[in-house]
Amino acid sequence: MSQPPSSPPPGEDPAPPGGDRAARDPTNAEIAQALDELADLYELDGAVIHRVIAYRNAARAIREAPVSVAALARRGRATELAGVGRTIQEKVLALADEGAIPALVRLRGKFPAGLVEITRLPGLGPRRARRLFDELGIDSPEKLRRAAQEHRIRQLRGFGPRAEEAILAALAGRERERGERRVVLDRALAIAEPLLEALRAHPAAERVELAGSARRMTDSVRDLDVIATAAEPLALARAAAALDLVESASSPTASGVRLRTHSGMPVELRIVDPEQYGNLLQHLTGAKQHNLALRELAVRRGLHVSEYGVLDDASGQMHRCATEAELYALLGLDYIEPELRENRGELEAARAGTLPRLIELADLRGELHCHTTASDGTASIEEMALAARERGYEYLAITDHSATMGFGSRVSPAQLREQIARIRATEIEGIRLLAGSEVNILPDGSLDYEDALLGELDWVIASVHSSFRMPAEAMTRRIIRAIEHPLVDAIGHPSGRKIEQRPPYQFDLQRVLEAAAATGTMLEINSNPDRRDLDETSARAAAAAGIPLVINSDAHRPGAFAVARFGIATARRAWLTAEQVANTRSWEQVAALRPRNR
DNA sequence: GCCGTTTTCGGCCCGACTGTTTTCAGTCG
Repeated sequence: MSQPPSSPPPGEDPAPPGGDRAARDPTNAEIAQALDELADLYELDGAVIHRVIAYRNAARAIREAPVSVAALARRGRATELAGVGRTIQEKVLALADEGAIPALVRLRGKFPAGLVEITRLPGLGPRRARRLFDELGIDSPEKLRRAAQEHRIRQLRGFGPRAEEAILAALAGRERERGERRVVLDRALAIAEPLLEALRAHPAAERVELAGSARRMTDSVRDLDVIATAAEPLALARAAAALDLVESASSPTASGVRLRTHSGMPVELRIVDPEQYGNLLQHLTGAKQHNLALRELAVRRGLHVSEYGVLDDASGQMHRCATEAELYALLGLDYIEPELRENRGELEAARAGTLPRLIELADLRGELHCHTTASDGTASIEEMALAARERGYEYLAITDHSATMGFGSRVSPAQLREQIARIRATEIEGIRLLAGSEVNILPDGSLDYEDALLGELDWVIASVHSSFRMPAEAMTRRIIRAIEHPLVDAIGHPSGRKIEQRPPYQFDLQRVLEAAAATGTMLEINSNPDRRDLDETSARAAAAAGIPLVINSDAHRPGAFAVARFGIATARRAWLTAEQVANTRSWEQVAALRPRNR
């Protein structure tokens, strides 16, 4: 998961120039990084594993928190985060006030940095790394390589020739993997969906479904999990291995096969008895943290959950579940949608019966962000309107770029007046066209058109398209100034992130949310699969602050309205209901929500 | 170190695999 927008990546200058905050608090990302490092070092130090896990859980909770955890800790309220207790709150305060956590300083002195790197190698964990350090003085990958080549490792009890081979292979693999990236979800689904279709078409196949992180609709994925039931399992596994899009495969068995597609995507196909389908589907859908918490919850009820079933201590009976709903019900939980399975409170809500009714694609009634040939789109107003109507939308805002956009994309004030006239003159039955603009937010926070011209538009979305690398304080003020402009209806792709490409701009999300909540300015969830911006944690915080969200495609061609599924996925991962998203309403209702009408 | 539908103390997921071992610890997903 990417860093929250309020947390600049380490290594970049985070100090606000002339900042009005005397001492800069550590960002959530910095705190989380320190706690993760502490967990690694405690693990090497031989601490009880549950203590290590506690630090990692706290690091995750802090990384995902929508507000400044340092500020929270100063008020003694960081312990309200699940997984943060008094001890870790004190460590957060030490980091904020003294600039360092004493235990971290001490452990850094005890274990060289290269040792942690060694624990990350596949096949080597903290216990084995520690023995290599204690008994052979190995504290870097380079020393490890030499020791393996000189056959010194096999002298250690518990290590043998195979261990040396594995270490050398792991060191080589580590260099290869540096270029290996996660695949953005739309590309992953473009591989998965034809694969699922091909498997479903096979005569031996009964049910075939996507599991794993792709089913949860995460921003990006590393691999694909597919689960199936089949009349003839071995036949289906063999057929899978023989598909055109498969480059290589393990030897197929009745329980499945591991594949690699020509695009390099690893795919695991698992074939299971129909009676256990729910168990395996749940198990493979994850996330890991969700499954872990689910099993802990089950143990408190005397139940043990595995991919094979639910074992009841009292009766000794193994319950098999054909569906996930049965499995959750057995544990006293409402069914949990895959997008929510991240251990972000969904288990507690499922137990209390308070899970939200998540927004669906069909709830969207209009689209409020698209481009035409007037700026950098590829289609006319009419072509975009027809495509939007085809999707069942009742209204469409045409929002081309503004005057300072790059060559070929800019729309001068005069051109915008012409464009408004064209939009007003275009009548297409069944869909209402709105004259809009995606106006640049200039570095000082002012907008790209005069207010008089903006006032002629039905819908104004303001976005940052330049000077991404401003210091956080300046960027925060820039965005807030745009939010406070009475003619700005929404902020487009508010964090500026590109998934697997670039981090968000540095800005203070909390202050931006406060400003939007105060003015009624809406925030966009941009559905472009490379953006999905706001991200799920920020969008959840925005909705909690009472800010209306808009889910937009930012389509530059008619076919691109289909990316709405990714914006919906992010909204669902943000726990959003249809009510919290403005464009699930009629245009009249959206118009009434605009800041200018408040 | 955290936490509470048996608990403020005593727990804290589950199973498969691997290499090295004659019964299992460590790692992984």
